[in-house]
Amino acid sequence: MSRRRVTLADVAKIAGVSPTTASLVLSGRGRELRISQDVEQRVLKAAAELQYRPNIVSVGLRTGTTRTIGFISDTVATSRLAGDMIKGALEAARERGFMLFIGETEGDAELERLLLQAMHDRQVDGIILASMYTRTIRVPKGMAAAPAVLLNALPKQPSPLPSVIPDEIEAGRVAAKALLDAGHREGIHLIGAGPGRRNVPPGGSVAAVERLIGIREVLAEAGVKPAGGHVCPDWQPEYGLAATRALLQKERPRALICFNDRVALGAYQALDDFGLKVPADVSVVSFDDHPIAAWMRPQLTTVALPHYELGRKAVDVLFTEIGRDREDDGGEGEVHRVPMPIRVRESVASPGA
Amino acid sequence: MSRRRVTLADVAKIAGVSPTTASLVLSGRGRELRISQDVEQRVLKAAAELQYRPNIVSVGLRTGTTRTIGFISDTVATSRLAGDMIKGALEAARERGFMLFIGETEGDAELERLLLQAMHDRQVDGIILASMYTRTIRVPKGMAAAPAVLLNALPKQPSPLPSVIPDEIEAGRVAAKALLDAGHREGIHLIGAGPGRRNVPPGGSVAAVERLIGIREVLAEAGVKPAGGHVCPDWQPEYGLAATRALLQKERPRALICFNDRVALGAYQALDDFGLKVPADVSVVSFDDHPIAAWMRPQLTTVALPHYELGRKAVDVLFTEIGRDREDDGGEGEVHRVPMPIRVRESVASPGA
DNA sequence: TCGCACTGCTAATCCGATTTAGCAAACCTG
DNA sequence: CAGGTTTGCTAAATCGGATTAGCAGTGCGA
Repeated sequence: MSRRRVTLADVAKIAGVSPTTASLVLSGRGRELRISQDVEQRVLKAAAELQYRPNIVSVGLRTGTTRTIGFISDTVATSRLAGDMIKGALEAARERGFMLFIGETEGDAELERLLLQAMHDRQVDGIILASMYTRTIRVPKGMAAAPAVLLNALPKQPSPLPSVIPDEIEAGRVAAKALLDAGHREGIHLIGAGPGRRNVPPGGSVAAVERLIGIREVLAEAGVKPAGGHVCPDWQPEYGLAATRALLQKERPRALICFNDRVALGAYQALDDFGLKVPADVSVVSFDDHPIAAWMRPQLTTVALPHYELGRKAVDVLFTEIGRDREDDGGEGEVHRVPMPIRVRESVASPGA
Repeated sequence: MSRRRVTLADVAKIAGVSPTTASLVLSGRGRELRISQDVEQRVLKAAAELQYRPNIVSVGLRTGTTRTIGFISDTVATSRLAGDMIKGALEAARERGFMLFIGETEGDAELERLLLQAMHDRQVDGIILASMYTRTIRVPKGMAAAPAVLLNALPKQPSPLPSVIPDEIEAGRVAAKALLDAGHREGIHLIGAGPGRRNVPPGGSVAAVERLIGIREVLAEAGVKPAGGHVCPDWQPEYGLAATRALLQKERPRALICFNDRVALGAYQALDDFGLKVPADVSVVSFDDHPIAAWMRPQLTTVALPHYELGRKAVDVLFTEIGRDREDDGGEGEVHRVPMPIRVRESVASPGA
């Protein structure tokens, strides 16, 4: 709690030059502005000796850029899922010398407004507005003041903001393909949504709609018709359990595509209740790669939500956005889709086995 | 991306006063400096109309205070555990109008140094250095530059920094008491550490040592001797499984105190393998309240790590620290212990049942 | 009526950088 | 050798507030 920070003036004094010259040298513009080698060396040496570091607050005031970005998430920014997203963003930001402000709105629009203000008051260079599950959101007014990106969310109304979301359609394709590749052609049931395009849970979950599109597409291409589909009002274990039980009372499926891992947990239990083995009797493939997927026995094959990559990508996109508005300012609300990788574990086998 | 921010000068102009006056009024010092009611109202009105908000970067430059604190954690700041800690810190900070910078060192001392620098470059008002599991840490040099608090960590060498840690000793007492209260007196086994004071896993985990102290204290007071103890090299399910299996081959315990929930998970499996029911045959109490504790069947009674409260407390302590060093600067490295509440679920019953 | 205290406000300075405008010396050129 | 260019560097303004010093105007006592 003692020694005053070293300032540019200190460096200049030691080097025997003006602060202007020191600034020029240290910002790398010395060469272009014809500062002599000798002076340049003196300044560099002085800066190194004093361990000079520019005060970013000061730079921020003068230049308006604080090398800082704000990360606001709607709900618990700090669940395991969100954590990985933040981690990705954190690392991508750090690689560019940026720091992250974190904020949580808890779904409260007023809080969201306050956080946006607080961040703008601190002159952030850009803002990432994240949702914990993929969905459409109303873009708050305060967003226009700085470059911004929607993460895991699409704008409800048309907006110039770019979005970064998981590629759920491709995920649907991958899940379906995993079963086809294992040799499944019949008795493929959907748990959580489907079989029709419009059989999705209420609430406008993007995941339901898009996963279904991908699944249907691949099955259709292979000439396979899903044997059935079961919408769950919410993707929780108890609904997965109930839906699968109901199914098992009528027929014996060969494979289940569960719409997320919690539903799959319920399905596992139902299968167990009916004495069916995974994957020998019934293959199961799912989505999300929730931590429980690796805890389940047999371990669940699932198409992962790439939270870490989503976070990284959001920062990447934000930087192009920051770069952009110095030149033209024509954002077009592009949507960036991040691939969802499948985690092959133990829950899929060929139907013959 | 358009309208310039409203500045104090704008407000002053509209109100027809000097920026000085406007500043005085808005910082609440108008009264004491004899600004007339009339002028005060004009300034307030103008500020409200223009929706004026002070630029914190500017204030930071002049006053040195940025209403910002840095939160650095050693490992994955973004695991579920860390998440709650951050959430607690976030909310406590927000309540005072502060924002949080987040940083992750991943155990890398060099990265830690860089993060500290980056935060000091941004003039944070204070720093929270957090560990993901309770342990002693070497306090980095860069800490002296601003008020700081250790969270979930104790300084390895004597240090003036205050610490905030969970009250593991009391947790040990509470766990033991839970069994005593249920009527257990015999066949109480410790899985993970013990029974002797020095039977702890390598690595210097604070939790092992302190939980053991609390457990032994309460049992001793009740005149009860633990029937046995089993050190696990690491508190993972497989070791809990192995230790419990080994135990069951020799004798039949009536109650287990597992040193964390993952160990308990392994113990559950071993008990199941031997056909023993929880809690009818064997009661189990554990520590951490890891998310799996609520997933396990029967649900696990466990003494919770209060991550959220730890985060809040760290911010509280940091603020007294920030307040302190304006006056005297005598920090004394106090240790603040946060209570660990027991989550009573289904895994403890009376031995008679 | 002069001098002093008080009231009510403002000019000027500062924080630590960046950036613009410009100056003195050396160097050409005709 | 006067006049223009180039070289190499610096003074001063700026960002948006907080803070210090101080300045008019009024009231009042002597």
